[in-house]
Amino acid sequence: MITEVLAQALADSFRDLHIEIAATDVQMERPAAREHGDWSSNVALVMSKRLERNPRELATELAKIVESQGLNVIKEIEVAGPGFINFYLSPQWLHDVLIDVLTQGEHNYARPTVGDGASINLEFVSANPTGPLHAGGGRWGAYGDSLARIFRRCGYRTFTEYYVNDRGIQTELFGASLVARRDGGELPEDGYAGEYVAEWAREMPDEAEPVAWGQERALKDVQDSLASMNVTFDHWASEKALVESGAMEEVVDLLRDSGWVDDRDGATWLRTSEFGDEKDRVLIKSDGEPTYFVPDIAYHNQKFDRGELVIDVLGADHHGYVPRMAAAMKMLGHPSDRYEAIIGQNVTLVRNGEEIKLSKRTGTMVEVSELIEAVGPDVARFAYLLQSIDTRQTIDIDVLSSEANENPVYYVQYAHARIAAVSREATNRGISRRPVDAMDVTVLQHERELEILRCLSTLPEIVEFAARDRAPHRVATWIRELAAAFHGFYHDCPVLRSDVAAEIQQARLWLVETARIGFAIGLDLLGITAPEEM
RNA sequence: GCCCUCGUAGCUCAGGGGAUAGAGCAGUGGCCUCCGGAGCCAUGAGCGCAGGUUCGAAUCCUGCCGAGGGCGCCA
Repeated sequence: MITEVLAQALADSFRDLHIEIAATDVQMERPAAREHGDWSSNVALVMSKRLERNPRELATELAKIVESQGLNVIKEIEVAGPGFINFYLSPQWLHDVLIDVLTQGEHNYARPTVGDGASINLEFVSANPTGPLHAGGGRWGAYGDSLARIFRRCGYRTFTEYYVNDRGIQTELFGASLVARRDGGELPEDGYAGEYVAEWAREMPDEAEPVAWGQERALKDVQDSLASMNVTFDHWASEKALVESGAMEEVVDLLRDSGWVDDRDGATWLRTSEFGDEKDRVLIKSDGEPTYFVPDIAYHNQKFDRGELVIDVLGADHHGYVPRMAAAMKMLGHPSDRYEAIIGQNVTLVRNGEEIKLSKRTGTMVEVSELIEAVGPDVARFAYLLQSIDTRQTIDIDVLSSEANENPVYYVQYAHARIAAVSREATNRGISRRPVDAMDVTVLQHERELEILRCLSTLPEIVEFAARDRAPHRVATWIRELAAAFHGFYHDCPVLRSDVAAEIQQARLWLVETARIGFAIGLDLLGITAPEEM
């Protein structure tokens, strides 16, 4: 990596000043403005205080020494602003990027090793099987699935799960609601009122056991919806199976052994407040029934068998639940850095310019399946993934549908389709790529050509940061930049036109191939298709 | 009242303590003589407010204002 070369050069020049500094402590950054060079270091600013030196003077001295080292990638060094050292490089470093991308290929380029085989258990969506998945739930699906792809690319062994709450009060209420709709009876208090309940009730066979049938019907619906947006799971964990296995009793015993369980007021409590929770939580109610918290603890405890790091993706409406679960995990002996909850902000659904409040009473909702039907999985996923999980998202199904053609995902996919079109046209014209080592990369000097390589050079760190920050939207943002770079290139730099010199044509064909690799990697991480034509 | 997240261009959003804060959409004006115009180029406008830390703050800290969410022996 070029940054390592430059950082080392700076570290070496410190040595000339009899100051020891590790190359890894020298920060290299891309200047925001192109006029400030290809790479820049703030090391003089950072060190000036410790050395009690004027930062500009220090920078000037360092620059002079680096210059005398005579690295041939460096075209020019300048000291700018308060003491930045700016490097202007020959395009050679970008030519190296091209070779890197081609030799490593789609499979190996931008495959950071930070995961190093560590395992992650990632749970997301886990909506109750009491109805179709609403469009808000789609956000967790897109996010979790993409995050899993990013983790895997970074070398984490990743296991994804959906926790199915297929027992308990909610499923019973749902079953009762189905019966009420079928028989024309009154809906139970807090029952499910959505239109789908009546629809499904008509489907329900007379001999079916309503609770089990309803729960299966809903789960099937959720699974189909997620599959239609290309979201799959390694494991659908059944709460019912968990409870029937005796896991609740086991985990309560474990907690009792840990000494954090109290019996008071006729109930059984877990002293979670001693681990940062606001208050203690009831495990077993005074009527003898366990709260929902118990199977949840048992489930989370078991997930540690399927991953060293257990991550939950939760909606903001569940964030208050995190401290108690974190407390329980600590009590069960799982170190606090092994359990992580990612809190995503909720989705606001809008239709006809009006916010749709999810309501059990009125039963209004926008279903994921409806969204996918209207705009397709790629538009939906890109819309979900373009935005940071920390910000509230508004999904306006009308806007998404009507503006589908201007959707940013097409901008990206169109670039990929153009690449495929170049290949097809090359075949038509009888033009083929000669071996990489027969190519003269140095003919790539056009700013549009270099911009593609500059963009590709950032992909490895983009992937790594996306994993570290649990932020798939970084990949989405990046791939738009690559698309912009490619469209610009495509506009200004003909590849197959007859007036293009043979060696330039060869180099551009290979450049197009690197862009294809970039799109393939990025789109795969987002779980979006890479079309050959549109 | 306490806790969590967020407040950036007319709208939807990016922005790992760095220099002149960027995209898309919407607006305006340009660009099809051979690879796909779902494209390219140009153009206007912005960090909620007030302090603090720092050589340097949209970014970190505090307070205020605003938005959403959470504070059950519900799930």
